Amino acid sequence: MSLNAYFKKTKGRDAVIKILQSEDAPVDAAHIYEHLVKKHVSINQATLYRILDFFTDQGMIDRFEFQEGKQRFEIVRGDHHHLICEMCGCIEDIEDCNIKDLEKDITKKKKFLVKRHSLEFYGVCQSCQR
Amino acid sequence: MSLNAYFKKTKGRDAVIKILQSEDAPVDAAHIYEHLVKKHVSINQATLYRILDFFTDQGMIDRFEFQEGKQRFEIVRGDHHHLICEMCGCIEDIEDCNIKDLEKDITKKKKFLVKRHSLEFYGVCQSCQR
DNA sequence: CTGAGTGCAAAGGCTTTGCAAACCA
DNA sequence: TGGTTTGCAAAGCCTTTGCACTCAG
Repeated sequence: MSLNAYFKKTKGRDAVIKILQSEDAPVDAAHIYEHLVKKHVSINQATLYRILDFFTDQGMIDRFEFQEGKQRFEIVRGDHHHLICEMCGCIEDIEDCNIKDLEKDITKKKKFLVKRHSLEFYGVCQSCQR
Repeated sequence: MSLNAYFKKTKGRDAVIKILQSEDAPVDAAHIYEHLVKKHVSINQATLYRILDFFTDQGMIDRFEFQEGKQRFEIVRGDHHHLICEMCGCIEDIEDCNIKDLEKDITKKKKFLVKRHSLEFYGVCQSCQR
């Protein structure tokens, strides 16, 4: 791997990135796999995980864990957070939370160098409230 | 189980709660298990998980997942968050973050009823910075 | 051509389950 | 006693690994 993050194009990688680009919330490996099958892109499960690792290392996708015992992946977007419904399990992105100030505070007070943060709100989504 | 959260006392439950009370950051099941062995409290691994489920349901302990592929448990404390070092994996509690306002905003704007939130900061702890 | 990427099959880590035995109130 | 809790062993789920084969560049 050269320094400028050059990498080989393969049908698997192409398809996975396209799927992730079409999603607007983090999805799990099984979800991606189903989409691959629908698109008639046959790749092995192990390969899928390797592709996901690869893009995560490249900084192209983010990896999350929402207390479900599995990982979720999302194309890297700006600073944003998630709303997770405890009734139906749906997950929604939410933008523009100002946590940066908090990070600065922490670095100052705790001498902990904050690289990134993860903020999730658990509750009940609009349709489950009815 | 009656309504007032009454429950039976057993040596396993006692020991698990005591261990969690002595910790100041979330620990995983294996960590608790080791402590049980040290204390010569022999309980089965399956039982440990059942005890942890039980106390979580009772609202006495919190369950977290910090992108490690496993759960962590902590005695319920007030609103607080976590600093997770990506170098050594150490986890520290941090108090007094004012996310409540954000929650109100979300409920208003998104019609999402926020029950709780989870906020973790990933970075480098003080000793790993040296 | 040649290293990077893949498929296959198997194992791995963590957690859960079924069922019978043991236990607390 | 009677329902709760436990132990044991096995399975479950998600993910990772080793190795040989294939492919992109």
